[in-house]
Parts: sequence; C-alpha cells; structure tokens
Amino acid sequence: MDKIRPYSMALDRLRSAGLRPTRQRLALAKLLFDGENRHVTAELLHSEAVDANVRVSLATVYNTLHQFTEAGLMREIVVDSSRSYFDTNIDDHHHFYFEDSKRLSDIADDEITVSNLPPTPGGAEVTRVDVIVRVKENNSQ
Amino acid sequence: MDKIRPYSMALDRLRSAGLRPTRQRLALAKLLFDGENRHVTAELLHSEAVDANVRVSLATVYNTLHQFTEAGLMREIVVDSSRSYFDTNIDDHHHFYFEDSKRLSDIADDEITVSNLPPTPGGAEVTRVDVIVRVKENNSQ
DNA sequence: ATTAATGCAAAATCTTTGCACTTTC
DNA sequence: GAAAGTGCAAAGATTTTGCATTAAT
Repeated sequence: MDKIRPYSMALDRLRSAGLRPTRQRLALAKLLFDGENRHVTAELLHSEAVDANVRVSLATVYNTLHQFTEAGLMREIVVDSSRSYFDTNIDDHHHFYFEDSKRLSDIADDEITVSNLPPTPGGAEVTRVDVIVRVKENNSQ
Repeated sequence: MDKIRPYSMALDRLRSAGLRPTRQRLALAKLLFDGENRHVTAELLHSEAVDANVRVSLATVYNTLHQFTEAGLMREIVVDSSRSYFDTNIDDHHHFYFEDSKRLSDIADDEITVSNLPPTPGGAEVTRVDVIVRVKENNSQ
C-alpha cells in the first residue's frame, strides 16, 4: 500500500488545481510530474507525448502549460527570447542555463545568496527574483 | 574644445568596433549612445529613427542591434520571451523589470550582492550572471 | 572597382486564436 | 445536455534571410 500510484497523483493534482482531468491533461501531468523535476519547452513536451502515443495537439500543449502555470503547478522561466521554458519546480530557486545545449538546471535557493537588494523604484512590489547563471561548456561543441 | 561632439563620438565608437560608419549605423548609434544609458527593443528604436527622419528598415535595425551586441557595444537582456531588449550599459549590472509597463531599469553591480554561487556543473565556464528583479506597480494600471 | 551594408518582401519561428467537434461532469 | 476542453488550420507577432540595389572604402 506504499506503492506510488502515479495516475491518481496526477489526478489529484489536477482536481485540487480546479482543472478537469481530461485524458490530455492527465497524460501531460504524468510526463511532467512523475519523477524528477523537469524543464520543458512546449515542443519537447509535445514530442514526448507523441512518442508516448498520446494524441494531443501542440496548441493544447501550450494551453495546458499555461493553465498549469496559472494554477501554480509550474512556473515559466525566461532565459532565451526565442522559446519558453516551463519548470515543474515551483519552490524558490534559480538556474544555470547552458547556452550551447539550451538546457536548464536548478540551483536551490540555499545554494546561492542574493542580498542587498536596493529598494524598488516607487515602492513597487517584488514579484520574483530570478538569478540566471549562464554557462558555456568549453569542451565539446 | 571641451564641448561634447556626439557625431564624432558615434563615429569613433563604430570605427573602433570595426564597423563601417554608414548613415544608418551612425544615426542609430546617436540615438543609442548620446545621453543616458538605455534599454530598447528593435521596434522602439526603429520608430525613434523614423520619428527622427532617418530612413532605415526594421530589418536593418535588428541587424544593427545584433552587430553592436557582437561588437561589445551593447548587450542583450532576456526578460520577456516575446521580445528582445538591448542595453547600452555594458558594465556588470542587473535589472528591475516592470512587468506592467514592460520596462527595464538598471541595478548597479554594487547595489546588489550575489554570493555563494555553487560550482558550475562539469566545470562549465560562467558567461554571465543575470539577476532580474521582477516587479509590479500595484498602484495604477 | 571592391567590398560591405541596406531595403524589401518573403520566409521562418514560436505562440495564440476561432470555431466546430468531443469529452467531462 | 450543459459546460469545458480539444484539434486543426489559420492568424499573429517577432525575428531572420535572400537577393538586387546602394553606399563606403
């Protein structure tokens, strides 16, 4: 009884986010939330779905990623102006961005220190602080 | 003889970057580098050029911004996946991003402290560390 | 004259939309 | 069966490209 039950995990997650558990959403949630945290583009997730024999259109993948993000199940990371990344890790954290392979990896919040933030102009409210460490693999490629 | 000579400033800047000082590049350099540091999109710079009666196409503005960036005269800031921003400030620094007005403002390097950076995976070389403080004006708009 | 830059329109991305069809509740 | 979600193709938006023309050295 202590076995992981991924299907119902995804189901519960959708239910508590107020999203109808349709076949497409369940399949995408399974790809996204079963296992480790991940960083995906719409294109990547769509091709994974197709590979897994899930019939879903790219437009629906876009919609779904935005719905998951709005529902607080994921967040969007902006590192490359030509494509959007979505992260299943919604805890406070930061990123390495590998410019060659165009991949992301997490930096936990306690692995980095940002201090001395100046006051925001006009007392604007801080939505989020993103630290992006851009790196380049200087070996291959 | 201590007067500012913006035209030749732009000229010298282009010359030392190895870029031919064409009419379009000179005009754009003038818009960009005369005065305070600025953050521009291609669209914005193009419309400023048109307003200033400079005949230049949007494609050339894109090309020019990229050439200036490659030459180290500017740098690109990624904060919004739907548009590219270019910054005339090439010193180490960070940014506030106003999500409502879609505008940027600089945070000088010494106004913020990033410490305890973890080692890069595989010893990859750090290209740049970007801190983006996303803010929302909670008054108007 | 040679070489580089420009303009234009067309193509290439990536992302969103409109609407008929399908699925969930 | 009412309401919400999906697919598809088409439209949008931003950025890039190809090539003939123009300008800089």
